[in-house]
Order: sequence, then C-alpha cells, then structure tokens
Amino acid sequence: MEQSLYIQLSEKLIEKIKEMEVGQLLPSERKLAEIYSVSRTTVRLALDNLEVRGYILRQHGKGSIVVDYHKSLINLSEMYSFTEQMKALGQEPSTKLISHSIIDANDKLNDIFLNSEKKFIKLIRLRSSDGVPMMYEESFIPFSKFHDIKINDIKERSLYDIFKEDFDEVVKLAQEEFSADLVSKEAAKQLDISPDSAVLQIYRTTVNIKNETIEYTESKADPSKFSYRTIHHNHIES
Amino acid sequence: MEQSLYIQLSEKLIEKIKEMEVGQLLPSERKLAEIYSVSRTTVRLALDNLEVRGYILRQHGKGSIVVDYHKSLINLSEMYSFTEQMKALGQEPSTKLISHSIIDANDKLNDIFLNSEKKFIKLIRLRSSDGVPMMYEESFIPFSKFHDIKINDIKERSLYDIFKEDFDEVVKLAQEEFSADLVSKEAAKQLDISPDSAVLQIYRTTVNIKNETIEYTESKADPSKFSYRTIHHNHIES
DNA sequence: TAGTGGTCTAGACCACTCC
DNA sequence: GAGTGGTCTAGACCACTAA
Repeated sequence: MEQSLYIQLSEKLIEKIKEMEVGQLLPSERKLAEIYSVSRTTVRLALDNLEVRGYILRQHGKGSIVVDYHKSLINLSEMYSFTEQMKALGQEPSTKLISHSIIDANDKLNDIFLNSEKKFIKLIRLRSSDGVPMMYEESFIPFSKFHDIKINDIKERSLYDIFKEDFDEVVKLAQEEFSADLVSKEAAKQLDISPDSAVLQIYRTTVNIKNETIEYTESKADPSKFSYRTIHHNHIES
Repeated sequence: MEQSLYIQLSEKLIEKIKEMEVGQLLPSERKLAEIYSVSRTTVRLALDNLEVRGYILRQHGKGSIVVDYHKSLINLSEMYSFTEQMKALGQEPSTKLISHSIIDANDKLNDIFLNSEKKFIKLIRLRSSDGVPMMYEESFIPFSKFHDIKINDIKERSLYDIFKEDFDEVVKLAQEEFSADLVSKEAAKQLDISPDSAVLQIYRTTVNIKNETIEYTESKADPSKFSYRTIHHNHIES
C-alpha cells in the first residue's frame, strides 16, 4: 500500500529535522516543492502534519522553524500509546499483565460503547519504564472483536500494534479525560507508592476509522514519574 | 480586518451544525462549495478547522458527520481559556483576584521565558463557575509587556481578552502539562475542599504569534468539579 | 455505479518579515 | 523590494462507501 506523497514527504522532513538545530529554518515551501518535485500544496500538507505533531512552527513572512516540542515528555496529538511514548523518549517500556478476564457489559461500558457490545475483555496492566512502575491501567476491549487476542502477546507488544497487525483495526482518534484522585490500595501497591498519594487519573476512549469505539482504559499514573504534555493550537478566528 | 473565507465559512457551518442532530451528515464538499460559492479547497480548509475543533468527523466515501465532542466538558484543542470554556458550557464564570504583585525573575521563570524578562506580574486567582470554586491559579506575565494592565479588569475579563484587546497580543498556542498532587493548604482553603484531597495540577505556557512566551500559569483544579478532556487525532502514517 | 472524501497539480494574489 | 507563509481558484484523478 503506497503512502500519500505528503506523508512520505513529512517522514523525509522529520529525518532532516532531526539533524538540524532547534531554531533553524527549513527551506521555504517553494524550495521544498522544487527539491522534492511536488506541488506547493503537497508541501503544505506535509508541513501541516509536522506542525500538529510539534516538529515545526510556521511564521508568516519568515519560515518554518524547527522546535523541540517533539522531544517533550509525552508528546501532544501524536501519541496515545505508552509503548511508543517511552520508546520515543529512549526508554525501555515494559508491561506486566496483572489479570485478564471476560466480563459482562455494565451501565458504564454500555454508555461508552453505545450498547454495541455484550461482553468485554478486561485487562489490568502495570506499565513500567526502565523497570520503574509508572501507570496502573484497567482496559476494556470488546470481546466480539478481539476474542482471538493472544494473551501472551499483551506483555510483548503494544495494544495498538496488536489491534493494527492482528485485527486490522487502525486507530483514528482517542479521547482522553484527565482528573486526579487519591490512589487506590491495589494501585498503590503495584506502583509502589504511599497509599495516601495523589495520582493522575486518565480515562481514554479509542475510536477506529469506522468511528467504532474499540477500547476504553482507565489509568492511574504516578505523578512524580509521569506527566502529560500537550499543545493547543489556536484554530479560532483571531 | 476581514477574516479569511474559510474561517467565515467554518463559523457559518457551526451555526448550521448547532441546529442539526448528532450523526447527521453535512452536505458534501462539492455541494458546500456550490452553495457558498467558494472552491472546494476553501470548503476543505473550513472542514479541517471544524474537525480539529471536534464538531465533525469525516469518513471517506461517506461524508462529514456531526458529532458532539465540542459539547464535552472542556474541549480539546480549541480552548485554554477558563472563561470561554465555562461560557461554552452555559455556565457563569467568575474570578476572584486573591493577590497581585511584582516579582523578580527566578530560575524557573528564566527557564520558561528564556531569560528574556527581569520582572513579572504575579496574579493569584480563584476561578469559579456558577459560584462554585473550581481552580486555584498562579499566573506570571512579563512586566515589560503588561505593566499597563488594569488590575480591576482581571476580575471582569478573561486574561486572553485583555491580551488581545488591550495589548494586541494574539495567542498562537499553549502548551499544557498535567499532573496530580495533594492540595496545598492555601488552595484547599480557597477551593473549600479537604486538606488531604488530590488536585489536578496544570502547568500552562502561552505563546503569541511571534513565538514569544507571554504567560505561565500553574493551576490546581478540584477534580470533582473540573476535568480536562482532549482529542488526539492520528496524524501518523497508518 | 454514483457519490463521497483524500490527494495532487499549477497558478494567482495577499499579508507579513526583514533588509 | 525580495522572499516568506496564508489564502484561494479550477480542475483532475484516486480510494472508499453504499446501494
């Protein structure tokens, strides 16, 4: 399957950006169009992509500036995969599967999955980075779609890799909600923190390209080891 | 100052969307181009805008589907203004200015503002919605830029409105970091919560169109009253 | 197969930055 | 004034959805 030109171009440009200093300018859009033999529209699509992913900032009349947001701890729009996040930070992610079970739908899950599923696979996992426990996660995925999932794989591969490679389920978007809470007893034990600590509470719903919900996860993160960074662009009339 | 066509179009479409049911389809891109007498490119720019703002989802071969993410409690990329957020939710935001002072730069602020400022205005505010305290905020803005700010205005108007209207400083992007912590004594008192509660900790850095940092704010939010929702689109090769 | 969104082209003019 | 990104046009073909 051939990638679109602008995605190919954005990947090429990322390689180039990685060799550049923060603050440097990319060649102008017209130059890039010439260099890569594509139209300026295609160049702009590629640069749009790099901008939302936090690699560059564009400034009217000036150029496209390399920034280092993309190196930031937990990057923006790009990521909702713990595994990918940690790899990007040069750390070694690992996952311990604490338990897995098949459960019936309840009101909460019916709400999230729009009553479309009767049974779910429930996974409780501990996510660590370089051996340090960072997040305690409870995930729910529809049994009907994923009953063939290999439980042993969950320890080795990212859930999104498994979705994509084994089930051809491509993630289109994820919605996340952030809150805070005191840690639960079980999570405190697993995260190895004091039972009266605060944790960052994350609720994530993942949607495939057909707009079906394919995953719901509740995470508790140790705030001293994990925080979440995001960039908001101003899309409104200004 | 005339707005671009695609922004005007996106505003018109938002009005239309608000009268539509969730799940309905907008007219096709080609139809919209015809109806509003613009090119399809312009229509697509407008729809891109609506998509990142969470008003629609587009599906290849199908159409642009109205969704209700934009109604969600605290919306995605669009918002980093408490005032605007609350108004969008139909609630009445209010701000109590607890203290204001002028302080010297310190290591932390130098880091954030890249050593560009010597003095800062420090504002401590309590943000409420319909009279209920929700967030305790400490903000730092460069004295050199904003020394003429009218302190009384801060109670009445959003900081971003003041930036824009009185200082012609338009926000281009904001970077936010989320964490969790136990509440501080002072914040517990102001938020009227138990002193051993957990709070959602938010660190926000705001950048203008010249890529200068114009604000740094640390917020503590009562997680039972305030949570933060965001959407990640998948921009990666898929 | 008809209609939709996704990608791409070639070209134009505007608004901004910097010299 | 020269060069940059921002907006906009008219048109083409591809890939996907649904009947």
